[in-house]
Amino acid sequence: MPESEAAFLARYRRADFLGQLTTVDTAIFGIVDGELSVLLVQRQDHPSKGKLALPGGFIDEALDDEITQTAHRKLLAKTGVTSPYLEQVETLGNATRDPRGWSVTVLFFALVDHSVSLAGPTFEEQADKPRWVPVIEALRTPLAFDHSLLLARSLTRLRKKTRYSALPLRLMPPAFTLTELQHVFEIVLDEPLEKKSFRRRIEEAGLIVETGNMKTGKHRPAALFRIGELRDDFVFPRPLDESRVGVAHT
Amino acid sequence: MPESEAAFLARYRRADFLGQLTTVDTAIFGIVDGELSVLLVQRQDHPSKGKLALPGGFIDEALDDEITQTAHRKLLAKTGVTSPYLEQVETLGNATRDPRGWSVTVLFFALVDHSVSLAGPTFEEQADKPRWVPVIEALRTPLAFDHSLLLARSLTRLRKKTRYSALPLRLMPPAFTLTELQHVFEIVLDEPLEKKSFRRRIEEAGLIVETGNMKTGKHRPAALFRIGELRDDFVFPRPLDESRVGVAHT
DNA sequence: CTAGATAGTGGCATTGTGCCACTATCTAGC
DNA sequence: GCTAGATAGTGGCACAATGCCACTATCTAG
Repeated sequence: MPESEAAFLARYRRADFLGQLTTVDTAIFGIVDGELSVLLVQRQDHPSKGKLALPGGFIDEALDDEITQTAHRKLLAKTGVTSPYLEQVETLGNATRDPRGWSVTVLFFALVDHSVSLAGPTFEEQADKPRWVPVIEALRTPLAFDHSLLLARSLTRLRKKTRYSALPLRLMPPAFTLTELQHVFEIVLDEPLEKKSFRRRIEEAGLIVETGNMKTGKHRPAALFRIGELRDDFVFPRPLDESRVGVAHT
Repeated sequence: MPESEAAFLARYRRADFLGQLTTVDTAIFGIVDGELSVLLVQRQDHPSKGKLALPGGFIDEALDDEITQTAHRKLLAKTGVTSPYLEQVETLGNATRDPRGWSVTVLFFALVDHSVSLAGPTFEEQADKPRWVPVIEALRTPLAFDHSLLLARSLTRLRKKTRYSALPLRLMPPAFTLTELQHVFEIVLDEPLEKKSFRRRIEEAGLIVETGNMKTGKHRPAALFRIGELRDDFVFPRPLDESRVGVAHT
């Protein structure tokens, strides 16, 4: 008589089966002083002790019901941000990325409004105090493990989606002008955009709402907007033109 | 004096750290008798014994250098296809998806030319003989674990990419007509496409090459094409129109 | 030779972005 | 008050790729 599933599970001893080391790492992006920046921590322990790394860590089965929760938990601990935009990028697993052996990491990226991050009450107590590093700089710094690759992949994803979605909205503070929003898109893409096209596109999409207030300063006041109803799966009907810089196409 | 990384690794005992059960599952799509179908296996062991499942399994650290290799290995064993199109979809991890405990699965999908699959020499010997199941049917069948969800996610990804890329080309046999190719796109999207627009789009993209041969039959002969140089990151300049069927947009 | 069927094309409409000049409205400084 | 300078915001046409649909082309069957 074949064994039932219940009987199978009763005699199943999990410790008999060694799984891979599985971590969650997150590239947290924000705009700091007009630069696209990423939050990095300095590793306090071996391996890669002392090197800068993307914040991350092991799944805690007691705390995390779901893998995205691991990312949220780590992110809250580092930044104090409770509900950022969080997106899974990809999973890398191989024999060489961690000297301790075959390991798997699930990579996420997060977009936060930098101005409200780092506000977590427990933040100052942390040993591996996170710092914002401009991505240009982070990309040429050798990071811990394969985190340089993870960062590059996250950035690629962010840039690609910025061409056809409104993702960078998640980097904005509660109120902003269209010019400021355009600047953020330009910072992310690292390329200038055309004003009229940009404004038309954003406004016709109905993603943002006028607050009624104006931002005043030395020049003509600008209308302030806030984010309206944002669907994660919103896409523009057409992507922004590829800039053909350095792209061969026979 | 602080410990060196070498010393740390020397005393590091991997078995002291239990990782999550990490599996790789693949939704293998092909066109069978004019229907989009997925290759499923019947589970031979607990848990979910007897249920249909996506082919997959544990990473074998001795065989797999890299996680994609696990997917390739499993796929080869089931179909005999050595170099299919294989794409990572996402990673799901939670406490409930496997009754044995917290588990993680890395989901891939593959596209194969059905006509050359199932040709593997070792295929007939396998106990969990794979079968092609039309996706419509597979979607309403309760699959093992959370594989119904995995299948749905894979299908969503395939359909979305079909709107702006030429992915379904990977489902085609070595030679095919434009009409046949259009049919495959229509089967994937489950919606009719306009002939002229489709042909113009495909031909101007330069993705396929005329073989010089014609497919003859009862009617006017049709030019036969083969796949040319296919870049995985090719995208059309604009996506196909969303069909607004059932889509509310205020 | 014709009907029927599928292959393949011509050509205009539609839509959203690119482009760029132009107008609008503020402050600072005289 | 007036003007220069700067940034905000718009008008309007060009352009490119897809949507649409009618039309032509070429085969087989009988």
